[in-house]
Amino acid sequence: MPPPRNPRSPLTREQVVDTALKILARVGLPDLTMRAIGTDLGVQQSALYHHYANKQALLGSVADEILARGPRTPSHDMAWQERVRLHCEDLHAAVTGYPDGADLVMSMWAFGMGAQAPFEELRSVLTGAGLPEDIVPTAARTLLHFVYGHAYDEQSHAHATRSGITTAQRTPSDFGTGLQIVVTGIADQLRR
Amino acid sequence: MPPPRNPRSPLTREQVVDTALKILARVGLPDLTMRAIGTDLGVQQSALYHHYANKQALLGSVADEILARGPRTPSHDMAWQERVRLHCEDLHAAVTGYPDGADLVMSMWAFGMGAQAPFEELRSVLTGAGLPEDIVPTAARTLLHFVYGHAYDEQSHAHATRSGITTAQRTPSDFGTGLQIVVTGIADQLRR
DNA sequence: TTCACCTACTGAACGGCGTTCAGTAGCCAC
DNA sequence: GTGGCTACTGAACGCCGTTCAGTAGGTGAA
Repeated sequence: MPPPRNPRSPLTREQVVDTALKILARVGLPDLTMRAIGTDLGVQQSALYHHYANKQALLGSVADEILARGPRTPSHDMAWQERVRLHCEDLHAAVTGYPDGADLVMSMWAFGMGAQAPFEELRSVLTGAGLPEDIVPTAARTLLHFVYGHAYDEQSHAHATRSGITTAQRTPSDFGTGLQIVVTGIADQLRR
Repeated sequence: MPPPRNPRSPLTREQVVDTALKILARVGLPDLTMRAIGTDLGVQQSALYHHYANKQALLGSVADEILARGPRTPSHDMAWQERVRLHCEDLHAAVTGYPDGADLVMSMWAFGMGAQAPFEELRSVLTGAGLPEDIVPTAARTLLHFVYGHAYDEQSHAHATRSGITTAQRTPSDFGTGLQIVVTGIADQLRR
């Protein structure tokens, strides 16, 4: 159904990203195609290439938007461990809020096409905690690998059960325990 | 170039996986297509579907083979921390030994279509270390998320620089530091 | 008023992908 | 011999991201 798009005003990047997010929420990443986005916007797929160089660039913006819409718990006046934990929980909530969100955000971050914000924030918190500068980036990345890996696992598991593949059961509050392990490991680096 | 395949003896799964690994090493995951595998074997692509239900199942076997061919350092008579470290270093070496190896192995593991061995091994080591049973799977997964995430990052970074995208520089021995963080965090769980 | 120009978009194609399927060649058991 | 099974062929199907010549509509200078 081509929606009531006003042809007098041109398409914007915001509209494209908005629509892409809606489709992602509805059908998941494999079916988030350029044709689907175009159709939903009442536009030819080729029109999208006037706003984005390619699909990867578009997905980079989508990843950024997923992160921007995530919850942002204020974390002033807290121990750094608590601030890190809150950041990671927010991030986890943000990427699991959309189907295949972890896959999308992780790959865009790794490829350097967006989703840089969580890394910068964690870096800042860890630096403020007094962690030696040479291991701050490593610690931040380790946290992100855990958060993304865990979320990716969860969402793949959901996919797999949906398509009939049975895998091991997961304990529900697994995330907090794993996060605790990584945070403790970082704290130990602080004590030497 | 259709190679000297003997048509008198039928294709085996081993030959298919072998060829897939060779192609993966040469051109990477995006160009590891069913057509490429068939051509390299001197066979139609459709013939592969007599040995594997679909591409995903084939890639599951490829992931298993990548892990099986990885180095297997013996780890008797060692502290559990050292055994874990060795296991993770071997795993890291195995998946970074092929282009996009981390991507492939991680997704096959998450989807439950192969690559289960490293999890089982880590689970066994951690159980032997006396870690409470209810956090053993979580700890093992956290280790794997770190190893795969780190390797995936490295390899994506290689891709990105190859295609002209500039991202931040990485310190070389980053892996050991991150691994130390996670292992320390697990050790702390043991002390409570 | 005319006309050139630019932006945003159309519509059709291109090559490549995973997958399916009817047909067939070779072999083995009876 | 002949029926049936296994392994494979060859051709298609539908879908994907991407490209590109063409065009409608607005704007600004002459």
